[in-house]
Amino acid sequence: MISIKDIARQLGVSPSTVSRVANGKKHVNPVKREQILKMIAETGYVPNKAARSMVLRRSFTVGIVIPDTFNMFQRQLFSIIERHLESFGYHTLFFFVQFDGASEEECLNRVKSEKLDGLIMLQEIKDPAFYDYLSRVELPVVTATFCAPGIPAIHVNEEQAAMDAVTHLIGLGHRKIAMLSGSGFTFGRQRTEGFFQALEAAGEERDEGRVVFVRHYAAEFGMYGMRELLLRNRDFSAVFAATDELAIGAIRVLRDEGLHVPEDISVIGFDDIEISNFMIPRLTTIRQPLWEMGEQTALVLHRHISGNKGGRTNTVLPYRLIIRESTCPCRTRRKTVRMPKK
Amino acid sequence: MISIKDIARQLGVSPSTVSRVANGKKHVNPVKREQILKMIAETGYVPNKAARSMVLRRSFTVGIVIPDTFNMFQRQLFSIIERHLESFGYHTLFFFVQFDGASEEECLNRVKSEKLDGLIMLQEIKDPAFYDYLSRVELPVVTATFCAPGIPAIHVNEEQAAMDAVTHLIGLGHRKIAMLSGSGFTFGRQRTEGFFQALEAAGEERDEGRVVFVRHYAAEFGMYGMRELLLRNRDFSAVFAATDELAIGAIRVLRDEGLHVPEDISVIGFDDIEISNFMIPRLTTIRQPLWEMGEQTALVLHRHISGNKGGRTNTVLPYRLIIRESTCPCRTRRKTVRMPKK
DNA sequence: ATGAAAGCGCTAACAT
DNA sequence: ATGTTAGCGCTTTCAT
Repeated sequence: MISIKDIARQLGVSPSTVSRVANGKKHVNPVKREQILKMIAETGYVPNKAARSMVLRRSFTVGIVIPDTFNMFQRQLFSIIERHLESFGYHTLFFFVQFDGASEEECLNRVKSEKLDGLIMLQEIKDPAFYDYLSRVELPVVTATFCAPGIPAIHVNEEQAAMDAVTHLIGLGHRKIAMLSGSGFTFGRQRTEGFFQALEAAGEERDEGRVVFVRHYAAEFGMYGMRELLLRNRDFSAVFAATDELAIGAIRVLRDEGLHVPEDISVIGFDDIEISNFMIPRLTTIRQPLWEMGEQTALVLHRHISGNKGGRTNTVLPYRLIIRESTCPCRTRRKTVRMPKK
Repeated sequence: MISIKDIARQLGVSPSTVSRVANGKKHVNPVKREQILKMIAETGYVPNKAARSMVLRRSFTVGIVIPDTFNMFQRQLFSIIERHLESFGYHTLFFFVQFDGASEEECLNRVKSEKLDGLIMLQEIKDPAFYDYLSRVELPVVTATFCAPGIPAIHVNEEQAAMDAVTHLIGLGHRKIAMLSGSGFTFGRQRTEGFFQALEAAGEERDEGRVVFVRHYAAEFGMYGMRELLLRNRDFSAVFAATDELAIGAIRVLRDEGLHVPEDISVIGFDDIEISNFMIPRLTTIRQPLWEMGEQTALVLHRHISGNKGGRTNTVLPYRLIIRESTCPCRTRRKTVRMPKK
């Protein structure tokens, strides 16, 4: 492979000069600059990343910690982040992590060996050693979709958003509302909390029996959860699902049971993933500002890396209730889940 | 950051010895080995990737060329590939590329600067210079979901699969079948070709007017395409969509027009993406062996990188027709249509 | 078995 | 403005 020395030799200049040109530095004779630029173009020279990386002591890559079982929202988000990062000149490295300690430890080791320029976390890690390391080496970090102490975060007000979702249902006359939630992420807890808050604000009693927790936030688990809910009792007219995927699974089961959405049961999701607007019925949901979140995440990290320590603060982005077709006014008088219309 | 020298100094040995231990080489005193291993564990030493990379002249990373507008199948596939690659000890680098030449050229430049160990292509590139470079530097490459001359490929028999899909429709009694296809990928052409083949085999005339080509394979474009089809005429009882996402968009439009799937119009997709089994109705489709494709792609590349030049051949994996709920026997009692054989 | 020494390709002082 | 020099952290001959 052609190196900086080759260029230098061919033109009878020193490697430093070539380096200066390649990096757009000042203090180089315009004539020589042109020659060198020309030579670079001709030979197709491109700098060796590893070498630069070593001497500059940075890798030009940022890591993304992402759950092993990422849901569709996380998938879309990461994809947007990746694009922005790339536009800033960074590479991205994945760090898939599961919920167990072993996985977290392995992740930490990988992070150590990479000399990352920065780290983005889409997944919460429990191991304190992880955060210790991060702050010890002063690695720029930002979290997205959740908060961690001392680390700038990009997120929406999850609890408030969940409250709005449930309040929408309440506004439609629903009182008996069930919830499909998941475990393992803070947002699951927050959304569940918002659910209870909204209900309590409407004068309903807090009833833990109304929510079922499943292991992952995927459609398949929405099916499991919905079946469980149906098994417990059928005394509800609406369901709040902690993610759109869960909602999609839930609607699937409802339909299989001969129940219609929204006529018999209203369903509301959370995230507004791409597919939600194509479902039958189109899903009513809370939209997280996907694009903006991705952009901000990359931007805030980039600022940190570039030494702008200023913005050590959280960025709370606005969400939006998107009313589509999966929710409608409550029709039941007293007993819920009756005959489908006609 | 702690380096190999630090370890060496603390133990009064030479860096070489530490290196030998770190890399599990022979010829080192068992006692010393233990000491060194212990020290490594204690200090949390991890080798500097950039330095290794420079001296070893390889990056331990493989690139993935993927379309800028990847569809859900490609997304899932890449995710699986990434996982396998990681298990082989590689990093992955994205190379998003659009359809224009400028984008391809930029991609080539990035590829050059990375000293990649290997490259996986999920997207076709037209620029011959790209392939020239690849073969000149003897970079191990494998393509997935399409073929390129001289490069091992992992794929299904697209045309045959499309034929099977359409033949399924024909077996159900459908004769007037429309197709929703896309441009920009070979698989689009192949699936379209399979569509015509099946029709011709059933004695139907080749009618280009039956297929509409949209720009991307996403659900949104399925909507555009379906609307276009409906505008042309409504003389069809079934639709073959080149991807599940296209099918999902098509079903959406059909429903909006008051048409029922499959009662009024049967729809069949291609890929069997995750969500297809949750749609209402559940989508009949052709399943590509996602997991196996990802695994094989990573494996074949790894073998190449490891010097196993043996398998320079294509791997054709089996697909499967998955009959679900979006297709049913043709009900229109018009001219050519007969009852399906039971 | 082990250490000394020579780079890998590049950048950044430090001269000039 | 430009060249010289000294590494960055690691692996690998080549001696010993």
